[in-house]
Amino acid sequence: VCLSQPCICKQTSSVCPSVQRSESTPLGREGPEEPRRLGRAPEQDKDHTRSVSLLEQKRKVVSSSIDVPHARKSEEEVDMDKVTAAMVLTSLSTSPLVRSPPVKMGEGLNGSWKDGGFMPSSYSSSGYWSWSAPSDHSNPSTPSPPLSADSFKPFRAGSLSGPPDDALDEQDAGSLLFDEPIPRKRKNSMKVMFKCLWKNCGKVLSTAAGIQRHIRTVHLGRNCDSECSDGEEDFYYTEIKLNTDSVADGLSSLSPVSPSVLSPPPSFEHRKPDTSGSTAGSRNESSSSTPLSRSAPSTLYLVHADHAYQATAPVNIPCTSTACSTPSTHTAGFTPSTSCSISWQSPPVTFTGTPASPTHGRTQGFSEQRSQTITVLSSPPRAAGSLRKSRGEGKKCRKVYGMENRDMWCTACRWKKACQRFVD
DNA sequence: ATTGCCGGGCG
DNA sequence: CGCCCGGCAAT
Repeated sequence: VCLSQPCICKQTSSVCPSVQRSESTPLGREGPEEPRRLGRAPEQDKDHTRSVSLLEQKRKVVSSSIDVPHARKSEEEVDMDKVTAAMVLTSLSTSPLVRSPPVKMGEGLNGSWKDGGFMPSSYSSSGYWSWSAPSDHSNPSTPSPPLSADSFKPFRAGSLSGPPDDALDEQDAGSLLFDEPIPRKRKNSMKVMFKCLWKNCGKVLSTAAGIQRHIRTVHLGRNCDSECSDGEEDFYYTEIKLNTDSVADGLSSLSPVSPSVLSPPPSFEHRKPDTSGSTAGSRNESSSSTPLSRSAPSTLYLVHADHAYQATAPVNIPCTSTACSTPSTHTAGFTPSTSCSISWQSPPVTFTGTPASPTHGRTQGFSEQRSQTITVLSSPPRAAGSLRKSRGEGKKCRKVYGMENRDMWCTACRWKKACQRFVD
């Protein structure tokens, strides 16, 4: 349902580019996707044709991590000031995000992530994700699967580029922009919804206007209509996509990437489906960065540990419930439960770790610092080392990578020892 | 039939 | 030790 403010759309679109340009970062092949901001803006369709090339080009060159918050405001009253301010803020908060990963990597292992330098990209491109071969992909019970590709995409896309709208990627984006086989399928079977991020409210509405109103009245306690809002609602809801099919399809591509990228996918959990850059995006800076930054390092660890035959489990914070506790996450205190609540909808692609298993329990494996203490007593040290250890349930290297990619397994697995990468 | 991995063996 | 693998147990 498109809202009516053509003017806004226009305005934003014109503005964004400029911003992006300024912030350009060479991210070669990145962003398979558009950061689709709002679900609307059909009118753009038209000029796309002609502007496509331009955009495309721009996109490629400009990595822009900036997500310009299009003021979703529903009134034509948008103040340029506000918009500008928002953009500035956004860019400020966001940029570090994008930037940091590379840095980290650099110190850890240089060569490996070479190209792109941008984490996310490496990931996807590496195709590591193969969610295990063709065999099964989404086990409903498992937390992992569902939307891999899609959910994933939006996430990083959001941080990469800003303004383009759906219309854009509609057909070409994917294939055109990147050579990688990655995301290919998309759209279609996808439904955009708007989810309220307010603390304990998980309201999901199908229209932006609706959600805004909901937030405005229910949470912000404002009664007036959209006119008097200052757009703050935008920060409390996020756009989510529910897609029906598409599962880890793109991911399964698993092109044998050479050893360089060997570190599998440490944890990946993105709970954040949000696509909208501005909304959650900006303030998410902290939260979103978390996954990124975290993953990077963990990867490194993996590499090392791997060798040592004892890899520390990839830091995976099961979003299930714990994850939320990520310290950094709550920013101004209004951090809606982005992570958790949404997680299920947008399958937190917990590939690697998969450890996020619903069966909790494995949780403690690594996250001592969390608050888990409680549950502990019940099952402490299994009786003296007698039983065979019951057999971990999660997928281990073998299953994940398959026999054919044995070299990607953790050493322990290769030696037929207890897997250390995917510890239960 | 598969998988995870203990127990052992070999260099 | 690092590396493999027979073989058992849990799936």
